Amino acid sequence: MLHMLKLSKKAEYALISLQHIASLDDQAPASAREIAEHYNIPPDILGKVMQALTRAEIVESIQGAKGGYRLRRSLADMVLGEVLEAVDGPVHVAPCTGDHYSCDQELACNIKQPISRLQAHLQNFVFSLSLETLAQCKDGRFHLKVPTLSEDNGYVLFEEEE
Amino acid sequence: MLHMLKLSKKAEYALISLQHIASLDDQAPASAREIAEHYNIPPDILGKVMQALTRAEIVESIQGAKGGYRLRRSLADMVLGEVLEAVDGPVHVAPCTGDHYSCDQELACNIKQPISRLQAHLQNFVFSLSLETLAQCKDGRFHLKVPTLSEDNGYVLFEEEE
DNA sequence: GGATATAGGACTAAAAAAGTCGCATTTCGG
DNA sequence: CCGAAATGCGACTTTTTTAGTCCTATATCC
Repeated sequence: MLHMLKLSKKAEYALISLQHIASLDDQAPASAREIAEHYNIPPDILGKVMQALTRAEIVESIQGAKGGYRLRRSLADMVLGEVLEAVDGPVHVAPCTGDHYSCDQELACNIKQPISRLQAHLQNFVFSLSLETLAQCKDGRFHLKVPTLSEDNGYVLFEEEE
Repeated sequence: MLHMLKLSKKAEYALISLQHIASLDDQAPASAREIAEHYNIPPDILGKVMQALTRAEIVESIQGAKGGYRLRRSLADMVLGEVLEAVDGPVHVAPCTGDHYSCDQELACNIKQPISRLQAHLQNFVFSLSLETLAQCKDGRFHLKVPTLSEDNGYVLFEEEE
């Protein structure tokens, strides 16, 4: 399986949990343990994932007995990118698209700029896609709109206006 | 660095090599050794990468002394997805989007369909993007066209026609 | 005060990616 | 024909990353 485009387990757990919490009409917060049991997720790991989501201000945590997690915003106001960054760190296609990079190909590299554009495109994608939109895919009749801008249905370039 | 969206070294090497070969006006094939030296890539690894590209019928190999590799098609007729698959195997967002999967969350999973759609979208992307289009990003004035279909510049859903 | 939570550091285990080695085969050129 | 230079490829090791475990501290409810 190709690792580019692959979700980490932590990312999966985060998406499952957020979806789960959103589906509760409950006022009571959902505990990591109850989510972990429901979806057969290792409880310790899920704890860490929820803590990461808390630090990223995606959920709020209530400590102590009867504690747990609540969403801080609706799924419509959460984008895939922030969830991925919260649990796995910054999103980069290649090290050279980050700030402090070093790469053996750096000097002669002939693909740096294209890679940067790819990075920008994918970053734009994950930071534009709300979890609500993503969740609506579930009934199978909806698709993510794909840009079909040229006749052959491929991606195209456009020139920047100056 | 987030691994979703991250290119493997092998994928980078493949893209560098294809770009390099395409830039030669030479009739003579380019050897793995000379590419490896030019871009500071471990020669053994590059050999494997080129062999994978050969098996995928993206390049043709010429054996023996003065041998090497030539493109079988122009960059315009090569898409990112086939290069990624050639060197890293099938592209999947999560195991459950493949044929033979097993996952501990399978029974209760609440994100399977959304993940499948995400998979389909990204797969469509990488299999629509030609290396030529990607390469044209290099002068910094061109961008990959991003679908801006709703006012807030986000991705949207559309309903399937039946 | 005890049960049940979150918070989080330190650690181990497992899996995947990256790189190395060795050898067979092909072909060019002297 | 022989040697140099190339691809082809299996087996292996190393390194890095991901995944998971363990332990302890702290907060809150009853």
